[in-house]
Formats: sequence, C-alpha cells, structure tokens
Amino acid sequence: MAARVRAPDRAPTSACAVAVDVALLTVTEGRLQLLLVEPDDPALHGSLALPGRRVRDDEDLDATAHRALAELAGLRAPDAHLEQLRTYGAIARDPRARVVSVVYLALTPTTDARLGTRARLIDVAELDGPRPPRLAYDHDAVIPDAIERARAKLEYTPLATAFVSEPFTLAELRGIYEAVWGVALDDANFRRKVRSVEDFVVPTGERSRPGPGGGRPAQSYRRGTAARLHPAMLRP
Amino acid sequence: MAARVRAPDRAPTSACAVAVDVALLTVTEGRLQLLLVEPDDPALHGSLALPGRRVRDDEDLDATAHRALAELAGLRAPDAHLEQLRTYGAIARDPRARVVSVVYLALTPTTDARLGTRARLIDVAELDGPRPPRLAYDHDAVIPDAIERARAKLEYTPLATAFVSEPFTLAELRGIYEAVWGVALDDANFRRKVRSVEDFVVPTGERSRPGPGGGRPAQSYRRGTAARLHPAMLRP
DNA sequence: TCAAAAGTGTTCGGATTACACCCATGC
DNA sequence: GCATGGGTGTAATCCGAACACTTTTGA
Repeated sequence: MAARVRAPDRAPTSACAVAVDVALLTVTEGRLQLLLVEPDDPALHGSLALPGRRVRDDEDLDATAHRALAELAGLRAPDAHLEQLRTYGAIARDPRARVVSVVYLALTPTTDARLGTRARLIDVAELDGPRPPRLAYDHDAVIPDAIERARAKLEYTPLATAFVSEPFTLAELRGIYEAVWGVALDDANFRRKVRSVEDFVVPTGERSRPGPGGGRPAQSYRRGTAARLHPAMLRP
Repeated sequence: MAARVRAPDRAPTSACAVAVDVALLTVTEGRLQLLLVEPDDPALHGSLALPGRRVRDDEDLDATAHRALAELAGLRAPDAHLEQLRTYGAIARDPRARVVSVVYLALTPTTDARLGTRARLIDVAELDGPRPPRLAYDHDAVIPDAIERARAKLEYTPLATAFVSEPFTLAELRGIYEAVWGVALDDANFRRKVRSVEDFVVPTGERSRPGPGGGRPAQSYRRGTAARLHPAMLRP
C-alpha cells in the first residue's frame, strides 16, 4: 500500500504525462472550420476541447494524433496533412495533473464522413464572435496559434492543396486561400501566380463540368511535387 | 479502493519522460557556432549532445531550458532569445528509455563567459565537414532543423539582433546575416533594406570607433520594437 | 441572347539589384 | 596621401496590383 502511495510521490521530478492534441482545420462552403469535441472529463461539461490523447509507450507522436482523431471524432484520415504545431507545457494548463501537450495541426478536405456524436465542426469566425464556445484547458491560447500557422504556411508551402480533394480547379484553390486568409483575391493574378510556381499544381488535361448556372468548364489540376513555393504566395 | 488501484494501472500507458534540449547558436568571428556538451551517461562517451534536462514538475519548459544551459554549460543567459523549435518523440530516439524531447532554439551574442569544462562551441561548418563529431540520441536530425529555423527566421523577424550586443553597427548586423546564411550581401542594399523596415533598428546618435586600420566611424544602433519585418529580408 | 464562370493582356508603381561614387578616420 | 571601412545615388529590372477584355458554357 505504501508503495502505491509513493509512486505518485516519486513522480515530481520527471513524471509529467505527455499528450497529443490535434487542431484539425477544414474548409466547408467557403468557411474555415475547426474540429472540437466534448471532453471525456465530466468536470469539463459545457466546454469544448481539441481532440487529444495520452501518448502510449508503443506509439510515436504522429500515431497518437491519428488515434485521437479516430477515437474522439470517429475520423480515419491517414491521408490528412499532419504537422507539429508546438508543445504547451505550462505547469497548471491542466488543473488536475501536470500534462505536457504536443499539439498537431491537421488539414483535410471537406469530408462526408460521419463525425462522432461528441464531435463538432466550429466556424472559426465564431471563435471571435459575440458568443464563443467555452474552451477547456489552455486551448483558447492554442487555437489562435494553429490558425495563424495555417495562414502563414499557405504563403510559402503548397499546403492549400491539402484542403481540396483531387482533381480540383484553380477557383476551388483560390476559395481555400480566401477562406483561410479571410480576404478576396484577384482571380487573374492568383491564377498567374499559382501557375508560375514550379510544380505547385499540374493540369490533368481534363475539364470540370460547370455548375447549374452555366459557365465555362474549368481546367482540372492535381497537386504537384513542390515542397516550398518559389516565389511565395504573399498575403495582401 | 478500486479507484486507487486504477490510477497506477493507467500510468504505464503514458509514463514517458519529458526532457528539454537546447540548440544554442552564436556567431564568433564571422562563423556560426553551436553549443554541444559531453553527455552525462558514460555509455555515450566520445559523442556530443545538445545540453538537455528532464522537466521537473515545478518548472515550465522555458525554465528547464535555462536550467539545462546553466547546469551543463555553465551559461546563465536570462536575456538570450529562447524559442521552441519542435518536439521529438520517436519511440527509440533514446535507447535507454522512452523520452520525449522538447527542443529549444537559443540565440545569444558572443559571450566572454567561461563555458563549463564539458561544453564546447562547434563551428556549424564542421558538422558537414569531413570529420564531423559523433552526436548522441537523434541530435544529428535535430541540429539541421535548428539551423534552418534560425536561417529562416532572420528573413522575417528581427532575430539577427539577438546575435549582437547593443549598441551595434550595421556592418556587425550584416556580418550576422552573412555568417548565418553563408552568403555575401551587398552593403549598400543591406543598409537601405534594414533602415527601410520600420522599428527594426534605431540609431543611438553615438558613433563607434573605427578599428586599428582606420575607417570612418559607424553609426551605432539599438534593437527596435518590431516583431516582424515588413518587408522581409529575403535570402538571395 | 444573356448571365455566369474561366481565362488572358496590359499598364502602372514600388521594390530589388548592381555598381559607381563620396565621406571620415588611422597611419 | 592613401588604405580602410562607412555611407549615398542612380539606372535597369523584376514583380505584384488593378482592371479591362475575351472565351465557353447553361438556360
């Protein structure tokens, strides 16, 4: 019995737990959205949180991120773009225990997949609105970092293509930039810029069908092989 | 009682330790240098590592980074620029135990301070040279990330000023850019660019003394208040 | 034939580059 | 004076913003 009690006692020097939280962003109908879930802990009822799980000894951090999405949101997204955002380690960020959280940023196209019953997509504009949802832990500090990272990365990497499924049109891609950045872009200049960046997108030769209102069919594209954009797509 | 038994049971799945490692860069005589130390562990004799320490329950991650610098390199650098690089969590990155490492990037001016006997500054050019030092853990993967982060951040933030002590001259600042990027810059254009960025540097009104070979005294500058450079100082 | 959406051309102004030139100091 | 490093001027060029214009479809 004493041993059991002491185990937590020894912890103080280096036993803080490691968790991975995921900020998954997607663009639906021209609006940037964030995946939030209702936390397990009943004490946090009424608030929302990024999906997160403790890291197990037999999985690396990326695996924990995928597991958090699968277990908490019912999302299997092995193809989603996943990258580390940063690690949050303030002593009291979780009031119950010392937990260091490695936060990931995930980007996916809009999916038809059913979300778990405790998961919701929130319009990021709502987070700055008059009635923002209550957020658990330090996630009110994490989320703006994630959104800013996504906005910045669209400038110098081809990450915008992670928000669309292939094949896509340049108008769809422009819609991603406009939704994430919250600005309107000049179609002509956007088109020229994208096509001038080597290996950003490659035309498939196919054309997409116009919408119900008519319009000229658009050229279809796929992701190119570029890892960085030269020159960058700078925000206005 | 059931509750008490369950607590330790849950632990094994999430008991990996958290450490902080620090990649401290400085520029000495026009060369970019990295601080490395001989690891504590005798099994790692002959190799070098970034200074690192386990995170204690009573300190946040920044505090651990400062402690690692102080305990392992004898460096007290409360004024150094310190920022998180990223977190490395591969299962076997430390062969002895599961350790997740939060790596920090630190930038300081050249210091006269005595380094601890087990600490050395290594020329980063040596790391790609014919006889690179043997590196412990996964630090051979971490160090290039740190150097690239520093190079990238000089472009769009005023971080170059973290490598010089105040007051400094524009020639000194240019020397930082040249050392970190490994390129030669046009003095006239550099000067104009720096001065055109609002609040990047502010002239003190003082002038520095010329060196022994003569030359016109240079205007002295201090760091300005800008957090981002508009427009950026792009690498050639 | 008209509206809608895709796609092209053209002009303008600001930023970047390359390099010639002037200034102040030690020896 | 002259070598050394600090600092300025300027013309050529590149790049992005703005916007007018043409093409191809549905109704």
